Amino acid sequence: MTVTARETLIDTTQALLWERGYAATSPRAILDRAGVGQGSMYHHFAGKEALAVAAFERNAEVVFDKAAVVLRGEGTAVGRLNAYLLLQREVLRGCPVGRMAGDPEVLESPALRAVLARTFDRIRALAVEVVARGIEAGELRPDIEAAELADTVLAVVQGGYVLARAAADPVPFERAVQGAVALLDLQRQEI
Amino acid sequence: MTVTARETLIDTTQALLWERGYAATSPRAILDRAGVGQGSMYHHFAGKEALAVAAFERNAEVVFDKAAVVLRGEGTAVGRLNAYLLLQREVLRGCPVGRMAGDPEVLESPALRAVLARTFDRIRALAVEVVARGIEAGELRPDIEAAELADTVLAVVQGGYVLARAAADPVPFERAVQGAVALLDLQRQEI
DNA sequence: GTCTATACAACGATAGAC
DNA sequence: GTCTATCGTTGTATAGAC
Repeated sequence: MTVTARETLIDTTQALLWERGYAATSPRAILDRAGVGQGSMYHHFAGKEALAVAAFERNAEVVFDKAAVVLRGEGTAVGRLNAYLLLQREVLRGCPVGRMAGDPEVLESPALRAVLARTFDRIRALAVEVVARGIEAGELRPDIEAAELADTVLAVVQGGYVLARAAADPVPFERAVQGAVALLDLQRQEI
Repeated sequence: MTVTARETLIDTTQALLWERGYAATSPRAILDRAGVGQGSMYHHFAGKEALAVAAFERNAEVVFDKAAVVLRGEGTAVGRLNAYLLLQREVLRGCPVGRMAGDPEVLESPALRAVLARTFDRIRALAVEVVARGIEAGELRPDIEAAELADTVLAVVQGGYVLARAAADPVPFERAVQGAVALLDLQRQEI
């Protein structure tokens, strides 16, 4: 076979973790969709949790990379934060990383928890850097904590997902993001 | 008995929905904690879902009422939005309403979904009213959409929960809220 | 490495005695 | 109204053939 069963299992689990979260994703569901026998899964992975960790790490890497492209990109601090806020997202599918924070079984699994916490830490670090540089450069008003503004931006995105999924409508997400863009605009000062 | 089994079941389910969400809350867990037999539950409710709807409605009412007190309260628009942002919350327990939006089984249940969507709609309506009045009164800059700013504020709170739970630390929530307060301050204009 | 067959517990729901 | 006993299904994991 061109693609190994191991890879197929991880790919399938990535999709199911995104769609359904961890607790609601059964090995049975993974195997059925992957078209792979149960033995293969337990040959390659210790169990559901180990497979989920491998898949979640890949989902997290994709999310981080997309954030990194815009947050490390060219432009002003506000321009980069806006680019992050306005990234194209499949709003109603939810954030593949953020959605895991609502799953009690994820929080109870040290391995899954670690991926979750680390991913937000890494994105936050990028955002803090953007804000701190913006303040240094005199682009942003110095009367705000870089870490606070960074977390506000991250929270708007994550909360936007929550509001949109609750409403089964992407509009609340878009409004939340547009409101944040408008607020950030006032945070700028003449250079 | 002073308290009926029906009430005990709803109380217990309220707590478990908040702690674990819907999918991860089994009838067995409810009955064990409530100290009630299985027959009582199926006598008073059609099943797990019907009991969860009754319990979720109560949790939602509590959340709405707390928001309504500050959003309908005295003070300026920014003062009321700040009061909402700074409401005392059990951050690591999560929002009893917002946490349900991450549960796939909740989104698949029309009855539970309806409670979820309606609760955010009601809180949003209060926040929009606050912002719209603030703009009318000349307290807030007129160059922002009321609905956008309202959803931004709601999203900061909901996203703050996500960040805090992911980190197992309330600090990201507090930072996100403080950043939002700082941003709102710039939205004010002299009256 | 991959498969099928099976084990055993927990799930949500029902039956029927009291 | 409340209880215990039981049902059928699904969950995760293991056994063992190929």
